[in-house]
Amino acid sequence: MSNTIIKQHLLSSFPQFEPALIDKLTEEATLKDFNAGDLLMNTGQNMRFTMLVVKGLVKLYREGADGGDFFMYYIQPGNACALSMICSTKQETSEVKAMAVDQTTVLAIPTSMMDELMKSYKTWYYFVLETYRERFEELLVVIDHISFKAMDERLEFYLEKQHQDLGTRKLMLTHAEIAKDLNSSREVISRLLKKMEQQQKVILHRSYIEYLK
Amino acid sequence: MSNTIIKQHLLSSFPQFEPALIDKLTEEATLKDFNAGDLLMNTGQNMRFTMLVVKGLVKLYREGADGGDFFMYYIQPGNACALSMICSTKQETSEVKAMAVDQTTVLAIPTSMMDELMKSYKTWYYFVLETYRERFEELLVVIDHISFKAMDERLEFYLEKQHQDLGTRKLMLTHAEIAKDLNSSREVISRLLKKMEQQQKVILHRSYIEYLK
DNA sequence: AAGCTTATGTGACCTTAATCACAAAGTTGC
DNA sequence: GCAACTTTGTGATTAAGGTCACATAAGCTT
Repeated sequence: MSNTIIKQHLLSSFPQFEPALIDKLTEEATLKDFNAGDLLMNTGQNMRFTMLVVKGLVKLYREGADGGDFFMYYIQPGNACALSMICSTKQETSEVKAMAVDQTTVLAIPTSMMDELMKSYKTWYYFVLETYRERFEELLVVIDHISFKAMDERLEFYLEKQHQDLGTRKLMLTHAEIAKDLNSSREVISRLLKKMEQQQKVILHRSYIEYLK
Repeated sequence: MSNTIIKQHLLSSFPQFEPALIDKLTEEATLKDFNAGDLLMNTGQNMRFTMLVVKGLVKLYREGADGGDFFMYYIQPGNACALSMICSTKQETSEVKAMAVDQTTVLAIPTSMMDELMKSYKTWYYFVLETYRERFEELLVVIDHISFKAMDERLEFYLEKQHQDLGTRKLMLTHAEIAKDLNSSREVISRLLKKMEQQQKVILHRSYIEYLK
């Protein structure tokens, strides 16, 4: 039955959770599946669940008022969307977009449980604080890059991060996609990639990039 | 004696705190005073205290690796530095700079108390979460601006924010200071301000700007 | 293989903003 | 009032990156 599966997910993705918390969450969480490209969360949407990612990969974007959107970070299995916890506590809406990259499974925990979980389970409390801290730091790094770095450096950092987060040197990205993530334009990215290829940092193929470091 | 003063500060700046929490903090907190220009926190520094601002104004900067620094937001009385809470829980160092704008008074609460406060005092718990949430949102807005807006719009937003946060239309800022905060250059800011003056949005004086909206 | 679609390469041009080089005011100290 | 300093104004130049207009090229489809 479904509970066994949930418990299994919790044990493997969140091994730091105390047994009582695992049991509690097993009871309260519901499984949700998303296909690649599905939105877990969208601009202006009210959060009623805190999402724990147990399988797949989620990409987080900041929505620009003018339509463009800006890639911030990935959420891996074993992590939660900080925003789904932050916003939920105040029933506020967020201005971010969370999109599944691969087929993704999350555990949805009703917002209404947050207080009780925080109070009763030390490992949950640490998890929430740590999630905030990490995401906060991540945003600070994003700010660094946009305000202090030129596009060539940002592109290199972006590819390095893709490599780290996806665990492969074969990055399945088109130039247009990268441009979108970095809020730049396709031509600029193409030219910079060519330069990187000349410096033997990448090998360019159609629809993917071999990242050499 | 000092405790009476601390309690007074807590009551007036943090009226939402429950009485037991006020008493607890009155015992544990120590007063610290800073003069305009003093650093409350600096890059790479280990946080041993959570700082609650009770008087004055604190300016938070992100430090660029290359030396420049970038204004993020103000911390008003009644608020805490989210980073001093986040970093402290993990004993990590931060890469931000907090500078007193005016003469500023803060209550310093030892990091070691955080867990107990979170567990025992509901109003503290809400305060911490709300602080995180607000700062997170603030960073998202910062990201928006740097990545989606041109300098003229960012300047207008900056002046509006100064007006809001400082509660006056007479903004005591030189063009060079503004340029530094926005990570731009003095000449660019001067030219943009001139344009704004022509549009009757500001009146320029020496060493200050009259903000007309 | 012909034709379509998607991805990439590239030159020309334009805009924004950074930088340099001064000039001109306004302020302060003496 | 006269230096010395701070702040602001302004033109000229440059560089980064965005935009436009195509040309190729690589995969699919049939």
